[in-house]
Amino acid sequence: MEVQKTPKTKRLLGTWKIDSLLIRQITQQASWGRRRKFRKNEMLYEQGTTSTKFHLVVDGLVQVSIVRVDGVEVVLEYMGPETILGEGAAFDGLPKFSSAVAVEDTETIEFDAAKMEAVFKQHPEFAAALLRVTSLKQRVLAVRLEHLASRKPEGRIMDLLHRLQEMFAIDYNGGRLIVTHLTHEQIAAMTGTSRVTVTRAMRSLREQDQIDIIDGHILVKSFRP
Amino acid sequence: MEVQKTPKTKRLLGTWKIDSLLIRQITQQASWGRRRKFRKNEMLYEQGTTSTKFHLVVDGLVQVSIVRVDGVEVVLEYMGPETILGEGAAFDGLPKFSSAVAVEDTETIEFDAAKMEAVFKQHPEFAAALLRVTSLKQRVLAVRLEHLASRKPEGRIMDLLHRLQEMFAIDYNGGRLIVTHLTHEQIAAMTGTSRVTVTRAMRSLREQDQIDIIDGHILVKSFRP
DNA sequence: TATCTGGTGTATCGCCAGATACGAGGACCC
DNA sequence: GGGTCCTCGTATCTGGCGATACACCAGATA
Repeated sequence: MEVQKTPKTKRLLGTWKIDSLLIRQITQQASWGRRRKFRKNEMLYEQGTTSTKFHLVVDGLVQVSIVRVDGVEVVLEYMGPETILGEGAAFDGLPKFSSAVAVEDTETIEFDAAKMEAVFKQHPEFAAALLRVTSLKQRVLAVRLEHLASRKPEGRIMDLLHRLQEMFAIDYNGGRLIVTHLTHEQIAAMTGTSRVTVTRAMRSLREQDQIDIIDGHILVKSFRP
Repeated sequence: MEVQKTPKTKRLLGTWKIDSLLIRQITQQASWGRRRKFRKNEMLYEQGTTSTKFHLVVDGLVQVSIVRVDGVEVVLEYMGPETILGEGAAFDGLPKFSSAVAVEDTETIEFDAAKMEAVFKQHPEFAAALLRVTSLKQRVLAVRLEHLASRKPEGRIMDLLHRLQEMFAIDYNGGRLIVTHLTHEQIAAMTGTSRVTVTRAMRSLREQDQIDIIDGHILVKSFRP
Protein backbone atom coordinates (compact mmCIF):
# COMPACT_ATOMS: atom_id res chain seq x y z
CA MET A 1 0.00 0.00 0.00
CA GLU A 2 1.29 3.35 -1.03
CA VAL A 3 1.89 5.86 1.71
CA GLN A 4 0.49 9.30 1.01
CA LYS A 5 2.76 12.29 0.95
CA THR A 6 2.76 14.30 4.14
CA PRO A 7 1.10 17.67 3.74
CA LYS A 8 3.46 20.56 3.11
CA THR A 9 1.62 23.23 5.04
CA LYS A 10 2.31 23.68 8.71
CA ARG A 11 -0.05 26.60 8.93
CA LEU A 12 -2.83 26.86 11.43
CA LEU A 13 -5.97 26.63 9.38
CA GLY A 14 -8.48 26.94 12.18
CA THR A 15 -10.16 24.84 14.82
CA TRP A 16 -13.71 25.13 13.66
CA LYS A 17 -15.72 24.20 10.62
CA ILE A 18 -19.34 24.18 9.59
CA ASP A 19 -20.68 21.94 6.92
CA SER A 20 -20.66 23.70 3.57
CA LEU A 21 -24.35 23.28 2.88
CA LEU A 22 -25.21 25.27 5.96
CA ILE A 23 -22.72 27.96 5.03
CA ARG A 24 -24.11 28.17 1.53
CA GLN A 25 -27.59 28.85 2.92
CA ILE A 26 -26.16 31.67 4.94
CA THR A 27 -23.98 33.04 2.16
CA GLN A 28 -27.06 33.33 0.00
CA GLN A 29 -28.22 36.09 2.29
CA ALA A 30 -24.96 37.99 1.83
CA SER A 31 -26.85 40.89 0.31
CA TRP A 32 -28.23 41.60 3.77
CA GLY A 33 -24.70 41.98 5.06
CA ARG A 34 -21.76 44.10 4.15
CA ARG A 35 -18.29 43.14 3.05
CA ARG A 36 -15.52 44.01 5.47
CA LYS A 37 -11.75 43.67 5.54
CA PHE A 38 -9.50 43.44 8.56
CA ARG A 39 -5.73 43.68 8.64
CA LYS A 40 -3.61 41.26 10.61
CA ASN A 41 -3.88 41.99 14.36
CA GLU A 42 -6.96 44.14 13.85
CA MET A 43 -9.90 43.43 16.17
CA LEU A 44 -13.27 42.40 14.82
CA TYR A 45 -14.82 43.04 18.20
CA GLU A 46 -13.69 43.39 21.77
CA GLN A 47 -14.75 41.70 24.96
CA GLY A 48 -17.03 43.96 26.99
CA THR A 49 -18.34 46.08 24.13
CA THR A 50 -21.88 45.78 22.87
CA SER A 51 -22.78 45.28 19.25
CA THR A 52 -25.43 43.45 17.29
CA LYS A 53 -23.03 42.74 14.44
CA PHE A 54 -21.74 39.28 13.64
CA HIS A 55 -19.40 37.94 10.98
CA LEU A 56 -19.18 35.25 8.37
CA VAL A 57 -15.49 34.69 7.65
CA VAL A 58 -14.82 34.52 3.92
CA ASP A 59 -11.05 34.44 4.02
CA GLY A 60 -8.33 34.62 6.65
CA LEU A 61 -8.12 33.49 10.25
CA VAL A 62 -9.54 34.94 13.46
CA GLN A 63 -8.67 34.09 17.05
CA VAL A 64 -11.59 34.17 19.47
CA SER A 65 -10.52 34.37 23.09
CA ILE A 66 -11.56 35.41 26.56
CA VAL A 67 -9.23 37.26 28.87
CA ARG A 68 -9.84 36.22 32.43
CA VAL A 69 -9.72 38.67 35.32
CA ASP A 70 -6.42 37.14 36.40
CA GLY A 71 -5.00 38.06 32.99
CA VAL A 72 -4.85 34.57 31.54
CA GLU A 73 -6.10 34.36 27.98
CA VAL A 74 -8.36 31.40 27.21
CA VAL A 75 -8.57 30.73 23.50
CA LEU A 76 -12.00 29.52 22.44
CA GLU A 77 -11.37 28.90 18.76
CA TYR A 78 -9.42 29.84 15.70
CA MET A 79 -12.02 30.57 13.05
CA GLY A 80 -11.08 30.07 9.43
CA PRO A 81 -13.10 30.56 6.23
CA GLU A 82 -16.71 29.43 6.25
CA THR A 83 -17.27 30.04 9.92
CA ILE A 84 -19.51 32.39 11.84
CA LEU A 85 -18.48 34.33 14.90
CA GLY A 86 -19.87 36.91 17.23
CA GLU A 87 -23.44 35.77 16.72
CA GLY A 88 -23.79 34.83 20.37
CA ALA A 89 -23.56 38.31 21.81
CA ALA A 90 -25.17 39.78 18.69
CA PHE A 91 -28.43 38.00 19.37
CA ASP A 92 -28.68 38.21 23.13
CA GLY A 93 -27.78 41.90 23.04
CA LEU A 94 -25.39 41.70 25.98
CA PRO A 95 -21.73 42.74 25.94
CA LYS A 96 -19.39 40.49 23.98
CA PHE A 97 -17.96 37.83 26.27
CA SER A 98 -14.97 37.29 24.00
CA SER A 99 -12.61 39.21 21.77
CA ALA A 100 -11.93 38.42 18.12
CA VAL A 101 -8.62 39.35 16.52
CA ALA A 102 -7.54 38.73 12.94
CA VAL A 103 -4.47 36.50 12.98
CA GLU A 104 -4.02 37.11 9.27
CA ASP A 105 -5.55 39.60 6.86
CA THR A 106 -9.19 38.62 6.93
CA GLU A 107 -12.29 39.28 4.90
CA THR A 108 -15.80 38.84 6.29
CA ILE A 109 -19.41 39.53 5.62
CA GLU A 110 -20.84 41.48 8.51
CA PHE A 111 -24.50 41.00 9.42
CA ASP A 112 -26.63 42.93 11.86
CA ALA A 113 -28.71 40.77 14.19
CA ALA A 114 -31.08 43.67 14.80
CA LYS A 115 -32.16 43.56 11.18
CA MET A 116 -32.60 39.82 10.95
CA GLU A 117 -36.30 39.55 11.75
CA ALA A 118 -37.12 40.98 8.35
CA VAL A 119 -34.92 38.34 6.74
CA PHE A 120 -36.48 35.57 8.80
CA LYS A 121 -39.90 36.53 7.53
CA GLN A 122 -38.85 36.09 3.90
CA HIS A 123 -36.36 33.31 4.48
CA PRO A 124 -37.32 31.17 7.46
CA GLU A 125 -34.66 28.68 6.40
CA PHE A 126 -32.09 31.36 7.24
CA ALA A 127 -33.35 31.45 10.81
CA ALA A 128 -33.15 27.68 10.94
CA ALA A 129 -29.60 27.77 9.59
CA LEU A 130 -28.52 30.28 12.22
CA LEU A 131 -30.16 28.19 14.91
CA ARG A 132 -28.18 25.23 13.70
CA VAL A 133 -24.99 27.23 13.96
CA THR A 134 -25.66 28.45 17.50
CA SER A 135 -26.76 24.96 18.49
CA LEU A 136 -23.56 23.46 17.15
CA LYS A 137 -21.53 25.98 19.09
CA GLN A 138 -23.52 25.16 22.20
CA ARG A 139 -22.68 21.52 21.65
CA VAL A 140 -18.97 22.09 21.21
CA LEU A 141 -18.86 24.31 24.27
CA ALA A 142 -20.73 21.70 26.31
CA VAL A 143 -18.39 18.94 25.23
CA ARG A 144 -15.35 21.05 25.98
CA LEU A 145 -16.84 21.78 29.38
CA GLU A 146 -17.38 18.09 29.95
CA HIS A 147 -13.68 17.49 29.46
CA LEU A 148 -12.47 20.62 31.19
CA ALA A 149 -14.41 19.51 34.24
CA SER A 150 -11.88 16.71 34.44
CA ARG A 151 -8.62 17.60 36.05
CA LYS A 152 -6.63 15.29 33.80
CA PRO A 153 -4.80 17.26 31.13
CA GLU A 154 -4.52 14.25 28.84
CA GLY A 155 -8.27 14.03 28.54
CA ARG A 156 -8.59 17.71 27.85
CA ILE A 157 -5.99 17.54 25.13
CA MET A 158 -7.32 14.38 23.49
CA ASP A 159 -10.72 16.05 23.37
CA LEU A 160 -9.27 18.91 21.36
CA LEU A 161 -7.34 16.57 19.11
CA HIS A 162 -10.42 14.51 18.38
CA ARG A 163 -12.33 17.58 17.36
CA LEU A 164 -9.54 18.74 15.10
CA GLN A 165 -9.22 15.26 13.70
CA GLU A 166 -12.88 15.26 12.73
CA MET A 167 -12.64 18.64 11.08
CA PHE A 168 -9.17 18.97 9.63
CA ALA A 169 -7.65 15.60 9.03
CA ILE A 170 -6.87 13.27 6.17
CA ASP A 171 -6.78 9.50 6.40
CA TYR A 172 -3.22 8.32 6.81
CA ASN A 173 -1.82 4.89 7.65
CA GLY A 174 -4.28 3.64 10.21
CA GLY A 175 -5.18 6.99 11.64
CA ARG A 176 -6.09 10.54 10.85
CA LEU A 177 -3.43 13.15 10.27
CA ILE A 178 -4.37 16.62 11.46
CA VAL A 179 -3.52 19.08 8.73
CA THR A 180 -3.91 22.25 10.74
CA HIS A 181 -0.99 23.03 13.01
CA LEU A 182 -1.11 24.15 16.62
CA THR A 183 1.85 24.89 18.85
CA HIS A 184 1.95 23.42 22.32
CA GLU A 185 1.47 26.92 23.62
CA GLN A 186 -1.76 27.29 21.66
CA ILE A 187 -3.02 23.91 22.78
CA ALA A 188 -2.30 24.94 26.36
CA ALA A 189 -4.33 28.13 25.95
CA MET A 190 -7.24 26.15 24.56
CA THR A 191 -7.22 23.42 27.18
CA GLY A 192 -6.48 25.50 30.25
CA THR A 193 -3.17 23.80 30.96
CA SER A 194 0.44 24.91 30.87
CA ARG A 195 2.81 24.57 27.94
CA VAL A 196 5.00 22.11 29.81
CA THR A 197 2.02 19.96 30.63
CA VAL A 198 1.04 19.78 26.99
CA THR A 199 4.50 18.54 26.08
CA ARG A 200 4.37 15.98 28.87
CA ALA A 201 0.88 14.83 27.94
CA MET A 202 1.80 14.49 24.28
CA ARG A 203 4.71 12.27 25.19
CA SER A 204 2.51 10.17 27.39
CA LEU A 205 -0.12 9.89 24.66
CA ARG A 206 2.57 8.83 22.21
CA GLU A 207 3.77 6.17 24.62
CA GLN A 208 0.19 4.97 24.99
CA ASP A 209 0.08 4.69 21.22
CA GLN A 210 -2.89 7.02 20.99
CA ILE A 211 -1.16 9.55 18.78
CA ASP A 212 1.99 9.91 16.73
CA ILE A 213 3.94 12.80 15.29
CA ILE A 214 4.61 12.69 11.57
CA ASP A 215 6.77 15.49 10.24
CA GLY A 216 5.45 17.91 12.84
CA HIS A 217 1.83 16.96 12.30
CA ILE A 218 -0.25 15.09 14.82
CA LEU A 219 -1.56 11.69 13.80
CA VAL A 220 -4.53 10.55 15.84
CA LYS A 221 -4.53 6.79 15.71
CA SER A 222 -7.90 5.30 15.03
CA PHE A 223 -9.24 3.59 18.06
CA ARG A 224 -11.70 1.02 19.16
CA PRO A 225 -15.05 2.35 20.37
CA MET B 1 -32.44 49.66 58.94
CA GLU B 2 -34.68 46.67 59.29
CA VAL B 3 -33.22 43.28 58.51
CA GLN B 4 -35.35 41.14 56.23
CA LYS B 5 -36.53 37.75 57.34
CA THR B 6 -34.47 34.87 55.99
CA PRO B 7 -36.33 32.85 53.40
CA LYS B 8 -38.04 29.73 54.68
CA THR B 9 -37.45 27.49 51.69
CA LYS B 10 -34.26 25.51 51.41
CA ARG B 11 -35.37 23.89 48.19
CA LEU B 12 -33.31 23.85 45.04
CA LEU B 13 -35.22 26.07 42.66
CA GLY B 14 -32.89 25.81 39.70
CA THR B 15 -29.70 27.30 38.36
CA TRP B 16 -31.04 28.93 35.26
CA LYS B 17 -33.51 31.61 34.38
CA ILE B 18 -34.62 33.48 31.29
CA ASP B 19 -36.22 36.87 31.42
CA SER B 20 -39.99 36.57 31.48
CA LEU B 21 -40.59 38.67 28.42
CA LEU B 22 -38.64 36.25 26.29
CA ILE B 23 -40.47 33.31 27.77
CA ARG B 24 -43.82 34.94 27.14
CA GLN B 25 -42.98 35.29 23.47
CA ILE B 26 -42.23 31.61 23.34
CA THR B 27 -45.22 30.56 25.40
CA GLN B 28 -47.45 32.36 22.93
CA GLN B 29 -46.54 29.68 20.42
CA ALA B 30 -47.58 26.92 22.81
CA SER B 31 -50.26 25.79 20.40
CA TRP B 32 -47.44 24.51 18.18
CA GLY B 33 -46.26 22.30 21.00
CA ARG B 34 -47.84 19.64 23.12
CA ARG B 35 -48.30 19.44 26.85
CA ARG B 36 -46.31 16.71 28.57
CA LYS B 37 -45.94 15.44 32.11
CA PHE B 38 -42.99 13.64 33.63
CA ARG B 39 -42.84 11.87 36.97
CA LYS B 40 -39.96 12.33 39.37
CA ASN B 41 -36.85 10.50 38.09
CA GLU B 42 -38.33 10.11 34.62
CA MET B 43 -36.07 11.07 31.72
CA LEU B 44 -37.03 13.80 29.28
CA TYR B 45 -34.29 12.69 26.95
CA GLU B 46 -31.13 10.65 27.12
CA GLN B 47 -27.57 11.36 26.10
CA GLY B 48 -26.75 9.68 22.80
CA THR B 49 -30.27 9.46 21.46
CA THR B 50 -31.46 11.61 18.59
CA SER B 51 -34.59 13.70 18.69
CA THR B 52 -35.74 17.00 17.31
CA LYS B 53 -37.94 17.64 20.33
CA PHE B 54 -37.21 20.30 22.90
CA HIS B 55 -38.99 21.43 26.05
CA LEU B 56 -40.24 24.53 27.75
CA VAL B 57 -40.51 23.76 31.45
CA VAL B 58 -43.81 24.96 32.88
CA ASP B 59 -43.54 23.46 36.33
CA GLY B 60 -41.09 21.27 38.22
CA LEU B 61 -37.33 20.83 38.08
CA VAL B 62 -35.06 19.05 35.62
CA GLN B 63 -31.41 18.12 35.97
CA VAL B 64 -29.36 18.37 32.80
CA SER B 65 -26.09 16.48 32.96
CA ILE B 66 -23.39 14.80 30.92
CA VAL B 67 -21.96 11.45 31.92
CA ARG B 68 -18.30 11.30 31.02
CA VAL B 69 -16.67 8.16 29.66
CA ASP B 70 -14.90 7.71 33.00
CA GLY B 71 -18.33 7.55 34.64
CA VAL B 72 -18.23 10.96 36.32
CA GLU B 73 -21.43 12.92 36.00
CA VAL B 74 -21.02 16.60 35.14
CA VAL B 75 -24.14 18.59 35.95
CA LEU B 76 -24.76 21.38 33.47
CA GLU B 77 -27.83 22.97 35.01
CA TYR B 78 -30.93 22.50 37.09
CA MET B 79 -33.75 23.88 34.99
CA GLY B 80 -36.81 25.21 36.76
CA PRO B 81 -40.02 26.75 35.38
CA GLU B 82 -39.70 29.19 32.48
CA THR B 83 -36.62 27.58 31.01
CA ILE B 84 -35.93 25.83 27.75
CA LEU B 85 -33.89 22.70 27.37
CA GLY B 86 -32.88 20.24 24.71
CA GLU B 87 -33.04 22.86 21.97
CA GLY B 88 -29.33 22.47 21.24
CA ALA B 89 -29.44 18.94 19.91
CA ALA B 90 -32.95 19.48 18.56
CA PHE B 91 -31.77 22.07 16.08
CA ASP B 92 -28.44 20.64 14.99
CA GLY B 93 -29.98 17.20 14.53
CA LEU B 94 -27.10 15.36 16.20
CA PRO B 95 -27.40 13.00 19.17
CA LYS B 96 -28.16 14.64 22.50
CA PHE B 97 -24.94 15.50 24.29
CA SER B 98 -26.66 15.52 27.67
CA SER B 99 -29.38 13.73 29.60
CA ALA B 100 -32.33 15.42 31.24
CA VAL B 101 -34.02 13.88 34.26
CA ALA B 102 -36.99 15.24 36.20
CA VAL B 103 -35.90 15.84 39.78
CA GLU B 104 -39.52 16.49 40.73
CA ASP B 105 -42.81 15.87 38.95
CA THR B 106 -42.50 18.15 35.97
CA GLU B 107 -44.74 19.59 33.31
CA THR B 108 -43.45 20.88 29.98
CA ILE B 109 -44.52 22.01 26.56
CA GLU B 110 -42.74 19.91 23.98
CA PHE B 111 -41.88 21.49 20.63
CA ASP B 112 -40.54 19.85 17.51
CA ALA B 113 -37.62 21.69 15.91
CA ALA B 114 -38.34 19.99 12.60
CA LYS B 115 -41.65 21.82 12.37
CA MET B 116 -40.35 25.20 13.34
CA GLU B 117 -39.68 26.67 9.90
CA ALA B 118 -43.41 26.99 9.33
CA VAL B 119 -43.70 28.89 12.61
CA PHE B 120 -40.78 31.13 11.75
CA LYS B 121 -42.48 32.16 8.55
CA GLN B 122 -45.55 33.38 10.41
CA HIS B 123 -43.78 34.52 13.54
CA PRO B 124 -40.23 35.66 12.82
CA GLU B 125 -40.08 37.04 16.33
CA PHE B 126 -40.28 33.45 17.56
CA ALA B 127 -37.11 32.62 15.66
CA ALA B 128 -35.46 35.68 17.16
CA ALA B 129 -36.57 34.63 20.63
CA LEU B 130 -35.15 31.15 20.20
CA LEU B 131 -31.90 32.61 18.90
CA ARG B 132 -31.72 34.75 22.00
CA VAL B 133 -32.16 31.66 24.15
CA THR B 134 -29.46 29.64 22.39
CA SER B 135 -27.18 32.68 22.42
CA LEU B 136 -27.65 33.10 26.15
CA LYS B 137 -26.80 29.46 26.70
CA GLN B 138 -23.74 29.85 24.55
CA ARG B 139 -22.70 32.77 26.71
CA VAL B 140 -23.18 30.93 29.98
CA LEU B 141 -21.29 27.92 28.67
CA ALA B 142 -18.44 30.14 27.47
CA VAL B 143 -18.20 31.89 30.81
CA ARG B 144 -18.23 28.60 32.67
CA LEU B 145 -15.52 27.36 30.36
CA GLU B 146 -13.51 30.49 31.06
CA HIS B 147 -13.56 29.65 34.74
CA LEU B 148 -13.20 25.92 34.37
CA ALA B 149 -10.05 26.56 32.38
CA SER B 150 -8.63 27.78 35.66
CA ARG B 151 -7.45 25.07 37.96
CA LYS B 152 -8.39 26.98 41.06
CA PRO B 153 -11.56 25.59 42.62
CA GLU B 154 -12.36 28.83 44.39
CA GLY B 155 -12.69 30.66 41.09
CA ARG B 156 -14.87 27.94 39.65
CA ILE B 157 -17.16 28.03 42.65
CA MET B 158 -17.40 31.81 42.86
CA ASP B 159 -18.35 31.83 39.20
CA LEU B 160 -21.29 29.57 39.92
CA LEU B 161 -22.29 31.58 42.96
CA HIS B 162 -22.22 34.80 41.03
CA ARG B 163 -24.50 33.38 38.39
CA LEU B 164 -26.91 32.10 41.02
CA GLN B 165 -26.72 35.40 42.81
CA GLU B 166 -27.76 37.23 39.65
CA MET B 167 -30.65 34.90 39.01
CA PHE B 168 -31.98 33.75 42.37
CA ALA B 169 -31.05 36.20 45.05
CA ILE B 170 -32.63 38.87 47.17
CA ASP B 171 -30.86 41.92 48.53
CA TYR B 172 -29.85 41.34 52.10
CA ASN B 173 -27.60 43.34 54.40
CA GLY B 174 -24.84 44.45 52.08
CA GLY B 175 -24.99 41.48 49.80
CA ARG B 176 -27.24 39.15 47.90
CA LEU B 177 -28.74 36.10 49.51
CA ILE B 178 -29.12 33.12 47.22
CA VAL B 179 -32.60 31.71 47.68
CA THR B 180 -32.11 28.45 45.82
CA HIS B 181 -30.24 25.81 47.77
CA LEU B 182 -27.42 23.61 46.52
CA THR B 183 -25.57 20.99 48.53
CA HIS B 184 -21.78 20.92 48.42
CA GLU B 185 -22.09 17.70 46.49
CA GLN B 186 -24.17 19.40 43.80
CA ILE B 187 -21.79 22.33 43.60
CA ALA B 188 -18.94 19.89 43.18
CA ALA B 189 -20.72 18.16 40.28
CA MET B 190 -21.28 21.50 38.59
CA THR B 191 -17.76 22.83 39.04
CA GLY B 192 -15.79 19.68 38.37
CA THR B 193 -14.31 19.52 41.83
CA SER B 194 -14.71 17.17 44.77
CA ARG B 195 -17.13 17.59 47.64
CA VAL B 196 -14.32 18.06 50.11
CA THR B 197 -12.78 20.77 47.99
CA VAL B 198 -16.07 22.65 47.89
CA THR B 199 -16.23 22.63 51.69
CA ARG B 200 -12.64 23.79 51.89
CA ALA B 201 -13.16 26.50 49.30
CA MET B 202 -16.31 27.76 51.00
CA ARG B 203 -14.44 28.12 54.25
CA SER B 204 -11.65 29.97 52.52
CA LEU B 205 -14.14 32.26 50.79
CA ARG B 206 -15.81 32.95 54.10
CA GLU B 207 -12.47 33.83 55.65
CA GLN B 208 -11.79 36.15 52.74
CA ASP B 209 -15.12 37.79 53.48
CA GLN B 210 -16.42 37.12 49.99
CA ILE B 211 -19.40 35.10 51.14
CA ASP B 212 -21.27 34.28 54.30
CA ILE B 213 -23.71 31.61 55.37
CA ILE B 214 -27.02 32.80 56.77
CA ASP B 215 -29.29 30.07 58.04
CA GLY B 216 -27.97 27.62 55.48
CA HIS B 217 -28.23 30.05 52.59
CA ILE B 218 -25.26 31.53 50.84
CA LEU B 219 -24.83 35.28 51.02
CA VAL B 220 -22.62 36.69 48.31
CA LYS B 221 -21.18 39.91 49.66
CA SER B 222 -21.33 42.75 47.22
CA PHE B 223 -17.91 43.63 46.01
CA ARG B 224 -15.95 46.32 44.38
CA PRO B 225 -15.62 46.05 40.59
C1' DT C 1 -36.12 8.47 73.38
C1' DA C 2 -33.28 5.88 70.24
C1' DT C 3 -31.96 5.27 65.51
C1' DC C 4 -30.99 6.37 60.86
C1' DT C 5 -29.65 9.24 57.14
C1' DG C 6 -27.86 13.00 54.51
C1' DG C 7 -25.17 17.04 54.73
C1' DT C 8 -21.07 19.05 56.49
C1' DG C 9 -16.27 19.88 58.77
C1' DT C 10 -11.51 18.08 58.89
C1' DA C 11 -7.25 15.23 58.98
C1' DT C 12 -3.89 12.43 56.50
C1' DC C 13 -1.52 10.90 52.50
C1' DG C 14 0.02 10.51 47.81
C1' DC C 15 0.39 12.17 43.41
C1' DC C 16 0.60 15.29 39.81
C1' DA C 17 0.30 19.81 37.45
C1' DG C 18 2.31 24.46 37.70
C1' DA C 19 6.31 27.32 38.06
C1' DT C 20 10.77 27.90 36.80
C1' DA C 21 14.88 27.13 34.53
C1' DC C 22 17.93 25.56 30.98
C1' DG C 23 19.40 23.44 26.67
C1' DA C 24 18.82 21.85 21.85
C1' DG C 25 17.30 22.49 17.29
C1' DG C 26 15.16 25.39 13.43
C1' DA C 27 13.94 29.37 10.91
C1' DC C 28 14.92 33.79 9.71
C1' DC C 29 17.58 38.01 9.46
C1' DC C 30 21.54 40.73 8.82
C1' DG D 1 29.01 33.28 9.50
C1' DG D 2 26.73 35.03 13.84
C1' DG D 3 22.81 36.69 16.05
C1' DT D 4 17.87 36.43 17.60
C1' DC D 5 13.54 34.43 18.23
C1' DC D 6 10.45 30.64 18.63
C1' DT D 7 9.30 25.93 19.66
C1' DC D 8 9.95 21.84 22.01
C1' DG D 9 12.06 18.61 25.44
C1' DT D 10 13.16 17.78 30.17
C1' DA D 11 14.54 18.23 35.22
C1' DT D 12 13.52 19.88 39.88
C1' DC D 13 10.69 21.52 43.47
C1' DT D 14 6.54 22.67 45.69
C1' DG D 15 1.67 23.40 46.59
C1' DG D 16 -2.65 21.86 46.44
C1' DC D 17 -6.39 18.82 45.13
C1' DG D 18 -8.40 14.11 45.11
C1' DA D 19 -9.20 9.98 47.74
C1' DT D 20 -10.34 8.17 51.90
C1' DA D 21 -11.80 8.04 56.42
C1' DC D 22 -14.16 9.54 60.38
C1' DA D 23 -16.69 12.64 63.50
C1' DC D 24 -20.48 15.81 64.26
C1' DC D 25 -25.03 17.60 63.71
C1' DA D 26 -29.87 18.22 62.34
C1' DG D 27 -33.98 16.45 60.76
C1' DA D 28 -36.85 12.54 59.96
C1' DT D 29 -38.90 8.32 61.61
C1' DA D 30 -40.44 5.24 64.86
